[in-house]
Amino acid sequence: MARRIKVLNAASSLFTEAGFFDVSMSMIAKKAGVAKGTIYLYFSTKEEIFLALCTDELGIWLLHLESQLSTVTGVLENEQFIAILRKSFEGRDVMYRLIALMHLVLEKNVSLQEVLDFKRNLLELTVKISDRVEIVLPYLEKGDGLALMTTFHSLVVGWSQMTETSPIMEKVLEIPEMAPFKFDMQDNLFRSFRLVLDGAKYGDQK
Amino acid sequence: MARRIKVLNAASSLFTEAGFFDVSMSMIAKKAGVAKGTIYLYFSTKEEIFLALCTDELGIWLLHLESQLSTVTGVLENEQFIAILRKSFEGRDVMYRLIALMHLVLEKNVSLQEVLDFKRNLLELTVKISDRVEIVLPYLEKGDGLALMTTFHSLVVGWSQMTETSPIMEKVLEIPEMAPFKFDMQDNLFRSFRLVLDGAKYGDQK
Amino acid sequence: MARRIKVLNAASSLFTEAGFFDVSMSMIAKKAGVAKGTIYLYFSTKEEIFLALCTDELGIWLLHLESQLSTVTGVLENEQFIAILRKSFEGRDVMYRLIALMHLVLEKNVSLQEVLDFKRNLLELTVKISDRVEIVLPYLEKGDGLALMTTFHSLVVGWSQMTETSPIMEKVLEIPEMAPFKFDMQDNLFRSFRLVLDGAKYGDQK
Amino acid sequence: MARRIKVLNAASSLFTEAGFFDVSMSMIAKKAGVAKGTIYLYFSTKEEIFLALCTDELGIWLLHLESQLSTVTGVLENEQFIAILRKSFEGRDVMYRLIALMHLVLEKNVSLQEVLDFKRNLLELTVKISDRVEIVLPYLEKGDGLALMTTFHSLVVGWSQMTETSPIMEKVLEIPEMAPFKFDMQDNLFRSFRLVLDGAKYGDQK
DNA sequence: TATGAATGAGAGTTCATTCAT
DNA sequence: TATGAATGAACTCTCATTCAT
Repeated sequence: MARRIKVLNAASSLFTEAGFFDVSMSMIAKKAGVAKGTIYLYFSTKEEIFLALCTDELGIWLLHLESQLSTVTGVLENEQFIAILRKSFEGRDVMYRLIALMHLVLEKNVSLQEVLDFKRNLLELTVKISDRVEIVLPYLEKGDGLALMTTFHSLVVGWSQMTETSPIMEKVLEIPEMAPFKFDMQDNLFRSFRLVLDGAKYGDQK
Repeated sequence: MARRIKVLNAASSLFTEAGFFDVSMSMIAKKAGVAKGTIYLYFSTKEEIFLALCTDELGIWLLHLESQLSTVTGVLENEQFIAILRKSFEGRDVMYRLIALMHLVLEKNVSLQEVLDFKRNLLELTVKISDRVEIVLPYLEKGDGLALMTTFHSLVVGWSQMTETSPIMEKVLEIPEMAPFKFDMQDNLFRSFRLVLDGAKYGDQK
Repeated sequence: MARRIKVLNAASSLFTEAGFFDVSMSMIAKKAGVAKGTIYLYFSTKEEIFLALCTDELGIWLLHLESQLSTVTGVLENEQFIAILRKSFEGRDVMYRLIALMHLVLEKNVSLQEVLDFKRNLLELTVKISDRVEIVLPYLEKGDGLALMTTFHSLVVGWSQMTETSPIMEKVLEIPEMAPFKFDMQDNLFRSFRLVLDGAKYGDQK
Repeated sequence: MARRIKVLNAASSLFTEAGFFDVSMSMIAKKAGVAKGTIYLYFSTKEEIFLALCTDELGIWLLHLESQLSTVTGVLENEQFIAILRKSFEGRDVMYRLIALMHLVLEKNVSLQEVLDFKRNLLELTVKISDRVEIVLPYLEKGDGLALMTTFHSLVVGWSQMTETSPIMEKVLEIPEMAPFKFDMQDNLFRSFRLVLDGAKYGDQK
């Protein structure tokens, strides 16, 4: 397997398990089975590895979602739309974790060019999806699609952070008293999506 | 001014400007105008400082919100409820930034006891608010209040991350092409709140 | 109890348990039940506390030994002399530990005057004893008494170091293979004393 | 020269001059002409450096001594044995200083495994020597060789501590009154050895 | 006399990144 | 292309000592 891929795979599993700041280049190199210096042939900083992973994961997800929406003829009920969304999220645990960290990483030790490339790519994909969304959800007006997708994005960020677990949090959540903090990512995320969609459809907001 | 307060104030402005991981104890000491060792008389880790700030900021906000809701007689329209929320958020920029980092910090270098105390405090305040919310928004069923508050929390986390700025991001956002990423925290947050509320009120979800 | 004594007692037990470098002024203050600053009213450095303890412990021991030797009429067999020595060492565990550390401490952060006072005191006591020793051990020539006492001193230093235990060493010594390193302080010390005395008495050294 | 050797040489001269506790990793790095981080590529703690030095110095000495004893045919007078010992000690000033500190260092911040390896190595060498000693000194009974070597060891520890000098001690010893404390390491050490040997040979101890 | 909050230099250690091989 | 030894700045945290009260 190409070394670049090895590095990305190693980084992916480490970031997912241990976050961004607690993963060192040494760990990535070791897990990838390459030398530390080798990583720098493909990526110039740790942040760049992270962004590459985000680009991959988000790209794959958005492409998948778009392809699903593209097969739709006619319009969708909110329920149906959510079902498609839910399907597209299946098995995307890595993406959740990366998104939870993404905004923090984007602000440190990245060049303007890198951020720009990353954002441009993301924007392009999102716009495409948003256009499809505006078609299948007819109650949306022009431009509402992008706002909706962005709101969804913020919900993913929010819920993925709130449901991130660590050894210490797992212990805390075992205490009966803390049960109200035991959130299930998927349940909450899609319930929120649904509320937002219903709000957009039936709400009296101008 | 008491040293402890000086330290908290310094930490507050530094965390707000530069995040958690890029702020060092030395920086806090310098900004607070105290010796590095002095900080350790009051807080045993950087995380402890952060949690103390969160406890303060969230406490003040939730108490304020509750006191506002307590004056309500009868029930509220969603619009009115949002107005109260919006008011309670005014001038709470520090809280936004802290919340955006909170879940990441909670997972590193904190003792179970610290997390527990923090969460217990937060839970207590949240439950009180949720009860009031269920009263003033009559379409909510028993238990929906807490779920709603948690959804709001995840929106705050998500939007505060997405709108966090840094020198590099500010430059990126100056580029016309990037305009769609220029989110205003307040606008988006309250629009999302409103959608969720309207979804809860009018939605056909069971 | 006078504060000075409280401090010395606390320091004595801490140094005995944990050595010199791992004991902090805070620990001494806490154990003594006084404020940190109070210690500095009586001793100007940590080393001074240590030296005061050494002076006390060595003084008491040497005085006791001398008083025992003073009661002797006539001369002693080596066996008898050792018996008196052994008796004088009983219950002097604190002295062992302090002696093991003494020479290291004497070289750091002590003023010339302090060392001088300490040594002068020690010399005076040792000379007195040595004189008695030369009387009760008739095979000693003039001056051999002091040389003998000094040799004894070096044996006490050596054996007390070699038999000092710590949590890690205790674990090591539990391993059967390490049995040859399981020295008993008293046994070895007095066997060495005896060899030296017999060597001095019967040896063919000029 | 290999970095590891550079570090060991630097550490050796610093420990010899200034003891263990007053030598910092920064000092070692500076003296060795390498970066601080480089040291950690070869040694994971300061204690590990120290133990590596001890292992080297003691190993070389004991091997040398053993090789000398191995050339002996027949038995030795105490005088002859001491002469061989004296020769083996020549130029081993570093070893003296390290031994003086060894037991203190062995008790802090070392893993069980490290201590074990160190002791095992030392034991093996000592046992070999002890066997030879029992051959060349015919008045020794089975097992006395090891006891003798251990007594020698304690004398080395004791005398090396008592003759350790520091700037302050050198000043003290210049004062005429302090002349009785002006010990010469070699003189005293070998006189003590001789007394012990003579005691073992001629003594009436059972 | 007694306090203990405050100090600040310096400790050991880590790790992203470089570069000679 | 691949390596990994080397770097050194930066980190968190400690503690003997001071001094205003």
